[in-house]
Amino acid sequence: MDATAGTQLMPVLAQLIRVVRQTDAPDGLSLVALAVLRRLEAGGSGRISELARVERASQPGMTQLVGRLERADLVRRVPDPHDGRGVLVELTDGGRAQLARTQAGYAATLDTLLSRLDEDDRAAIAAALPALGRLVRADTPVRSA
Amino acid sequence: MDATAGTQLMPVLAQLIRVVRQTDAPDGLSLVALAVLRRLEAGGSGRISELARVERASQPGMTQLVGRLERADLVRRVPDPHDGRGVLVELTDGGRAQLARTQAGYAATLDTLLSRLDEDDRAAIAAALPALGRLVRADTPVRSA
DNA sequence: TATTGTTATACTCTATAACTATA
DNA sequence: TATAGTTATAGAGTATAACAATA
Repeated sequence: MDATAGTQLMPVLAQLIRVVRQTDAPDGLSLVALAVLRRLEAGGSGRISELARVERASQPGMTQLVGRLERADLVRRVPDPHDGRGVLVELTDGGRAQLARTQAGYAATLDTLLSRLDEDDRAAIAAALPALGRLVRADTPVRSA
Repeated sequence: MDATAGTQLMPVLAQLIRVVRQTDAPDGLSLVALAVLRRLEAGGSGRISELARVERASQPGMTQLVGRLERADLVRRVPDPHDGRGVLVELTDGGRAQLARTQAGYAATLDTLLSRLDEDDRAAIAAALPALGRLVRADTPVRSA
């Protein structure tokens, strides 16, 4: 029955993501960009290589993403005091504000969708949220199949 | 408390999508491509303009996507017998097979993640699946905020 | 004249390969 | 020699604008 759960879950996830992203603010933040900003907000700062690894992006890809975010004044680069090769990426105030706006927009869309469900459905989803959070965090490298 | 639900849900969705997509088969199907194939499997065939509307893509974008899928022998174009301007897009056998493979891969990844949760969490997610399905289908144009 | 679809073009995002600088 | 990051380059994906064909 677990196979059924995974099979059912994927299309729902994909559809929800597309609905939310295309419905709401065209603020130009990709999912990865959003994740990086969220991680910087939670963790204070991060190395390029660490961000690349955690977000499953290539190192050049992360360099480029950080470059775009920096050009938009959402993050800044500071030299790593402990390693002359390294760079620490920090959230700017503008980045923090943008992150809040974007998350609020997405949340509003989801809440609109949720408001169209009946009380039982909303309760079921609310009850599953902690488990879904843990599902995401159960994210050590998956090599299925 | 609904605001909290939406706020909690979005990061989970984004992270899950990225984990699943980057963990598994690099088969080159975008989320939209996957959704189109799934829709064609369910619905038999579809017009370009209809697919574009339903998947919230531009019409040229859908033309291009169908072009890529056609080049990969996953779909074929046939003239609409009732409208000389129209094109019907149909799934090929190869497309059906590819869709099955891709969905199985995603499902396997999700099932691997699910298997790491305890029984209560799995039950909570399973219980929320029907509601999540309806959440997606509650997808008439959302203009939140 | 409106609708369906395509072509032309441009931009974002991300990857691999090659390179520089520091450890 | 290995690691951190960047630059160069290429390809996928998608958008808007302009166009062709049919209704």
